[in-house]
Amino acid sequence: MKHQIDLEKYQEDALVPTLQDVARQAQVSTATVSRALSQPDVVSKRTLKRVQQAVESTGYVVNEAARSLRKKKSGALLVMVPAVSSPFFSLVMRGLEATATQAGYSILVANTEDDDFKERQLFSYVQQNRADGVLIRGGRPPVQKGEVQGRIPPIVAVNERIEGIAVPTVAVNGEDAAKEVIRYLLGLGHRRIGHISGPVSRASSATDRFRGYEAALREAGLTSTWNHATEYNMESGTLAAREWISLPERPTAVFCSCDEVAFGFNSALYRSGFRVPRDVSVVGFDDIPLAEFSIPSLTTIRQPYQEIGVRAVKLLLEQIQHPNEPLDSVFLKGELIPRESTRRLGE
Amino acid sequence: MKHQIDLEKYQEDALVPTLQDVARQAQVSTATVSRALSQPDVVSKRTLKRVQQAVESTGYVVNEAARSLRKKKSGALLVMVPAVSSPFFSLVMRGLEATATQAGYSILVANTEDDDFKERQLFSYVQQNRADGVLIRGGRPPVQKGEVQGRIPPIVAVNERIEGIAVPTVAVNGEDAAKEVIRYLLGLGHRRIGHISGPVSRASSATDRFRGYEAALREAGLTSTWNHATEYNMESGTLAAREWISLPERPTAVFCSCDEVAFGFNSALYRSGFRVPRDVSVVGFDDIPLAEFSIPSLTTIRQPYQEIGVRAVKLLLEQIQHPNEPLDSVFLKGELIPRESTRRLGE
DNA sequence: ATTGAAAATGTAATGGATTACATAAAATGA
DNA sequence: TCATTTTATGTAATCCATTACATTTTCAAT
Repeated sequence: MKHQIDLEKYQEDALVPTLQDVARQAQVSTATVSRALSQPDVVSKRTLKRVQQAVESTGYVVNEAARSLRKKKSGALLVMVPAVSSPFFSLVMRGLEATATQAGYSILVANTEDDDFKERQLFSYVQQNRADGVLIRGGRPPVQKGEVQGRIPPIVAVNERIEGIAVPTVAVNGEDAAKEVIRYLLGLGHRRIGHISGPVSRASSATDRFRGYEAALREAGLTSTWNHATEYNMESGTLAAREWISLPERPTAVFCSCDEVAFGFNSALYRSGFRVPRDVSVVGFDDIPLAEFSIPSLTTIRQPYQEIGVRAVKLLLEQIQHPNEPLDSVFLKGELIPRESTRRLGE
Repeated sequence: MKHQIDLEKYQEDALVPTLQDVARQAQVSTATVSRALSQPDVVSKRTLKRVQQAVESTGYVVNEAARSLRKKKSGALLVMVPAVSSPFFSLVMRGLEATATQAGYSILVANTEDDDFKERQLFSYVQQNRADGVLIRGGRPPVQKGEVQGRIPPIVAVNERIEGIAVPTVAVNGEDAAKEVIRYLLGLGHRRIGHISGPVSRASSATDRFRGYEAALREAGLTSTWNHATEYNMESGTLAAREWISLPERPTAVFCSCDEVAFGFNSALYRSGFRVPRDVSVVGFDDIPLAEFSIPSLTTIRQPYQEIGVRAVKLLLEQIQHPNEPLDSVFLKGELIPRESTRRLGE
């Protein structure tokens, strides 16, 4: 019934009620209506009630475009990711979305496709007053190169640090986590430990993990047996597997830069007749939900993705509210989750 | 250097250049500037050049809020998903994002958390002039119940049909795909075929797949051996596995409602000493990237996720441009990808 | 050179909410 | 009761781009 009416309205290009309409209905000024809605406490109870009734009866909802224009705030945050379909990042998104929504902000998503040009373009979202701040994953924001025209928007880097410019970051401490992995493998008796690293030249996370790997080995008086640098995906894992197979002295344990690489690695080994952890212990990074359900289940570092999202948004909102106070980065702790893909050497 | 300047500007709350500034600089009216930017062909080459130079020198970018207000178009599309972190949907997102961006639209993301209330709230995005249309996954939009106040926005349903209201849908034909799966299993000699279905009561995709499963069996003169209804996630797969194990006459093949369920199922079986496909053939649905790299690799239905995203956005944009012309739904074909998790019975 | 049509540009209203400032009403105090 | 705050409300400017309508310029045709 109601639905019917709405549909008709829609078809005749319904005149959406505005503040004016509410004001007329409630017999007060638009200023009063505006205040009644945004600061109810400065309005008398009597008029407040009148306004609320008028809002109700007109079906008024604020026009965000008008509000944005006037307040010079869009009420939106831009999320820039190389690939929205990354399993790990999509988990972080939940935290981002939930926190932003709770704070009354909406989330704009843009894929950078790892493309400098797009990244530059996307920053214009803020200049265009489409977004009040940017959450960026990936280490090459245009500001780094002084290429951004106009004002520099509030930014928070997620997962990856951004070098060369003071942008607060929210990420797991990858170096510490990597060390933990290596110490764990050492504790299992492994001495020849290899590492399939991520895109070290581009991603700080990959660098950090690599650094932690080397440092922990050094601590134990060892050095890297084998390192293979790749991308964060499964194909990379299979390529690395081929290389591992061809090694004269194969590492007995391999620390992968992320779970997907580990899956690709395991999968390729499996197809060549090798078994994990019988022939090699494998550790991932991220703990995406599948890690627990893969065969074998994957020993990995659990990243608190929800919290990463939450903290990143909070940091960004703080920055938006107080543009000139520099904020500290947040580095969270990753947790080692031992599962089936690793075993004590020789057992 | 430039960076320095920008920073200063920012700190003194830089006055962002407006159309007026460009007009002044180019010594033309704001109308001319506006036209030069949006319809370059109605402006003389001479003034066009002047305007372009002025834009360049002032660093002008359009204020989307002002534009939205005036045009009554936000230039954004809202994506409503139960869970942004769903591996499959995040793949669809790529197509959505790319197509929208190309058409000059941005993407707003909102999690519905499978929550009616939130869904209702989120529709207000359109009323608020934050979004021009909605891409929704999940079958219970408020319009269905006549609960939406105000105008009904352009909607396209993605992956799930919406019953009871004429909303164009973009999805794979789940019934056909399910039939293909069953025929394939029959062709491998299986006769006792079970199905782990999705949330049949809520998701049309689950219903369709279930229907196709039953229909194909009926075609072959068989009936369902075992059906277990669950959610689209891995935990559900493990629960189903327990049940499968306890069956007196276990199906020799199980068609899972999605890849994640299949992974959960396989994983639980593995831990109980069963082997896939030795003890049971397993088929998934979706073909998320991991399906190829799991152990065993998963026979599944490949959904053209990229295309789903592309088509959905195109359909939505058409709807936005021609609000009164009803559009047909698009049903794409899923493709069976045979892999290691299925085998000929008795081989 | 003159007229009419076409092309280019300008003027000013418009979209809808917010807010500085002004005024009115109510509350407080002497 | 009158003066003085305090509280509540109103007036009107403002945010910035778009566009209907008006005006001017250009050009072709006679």
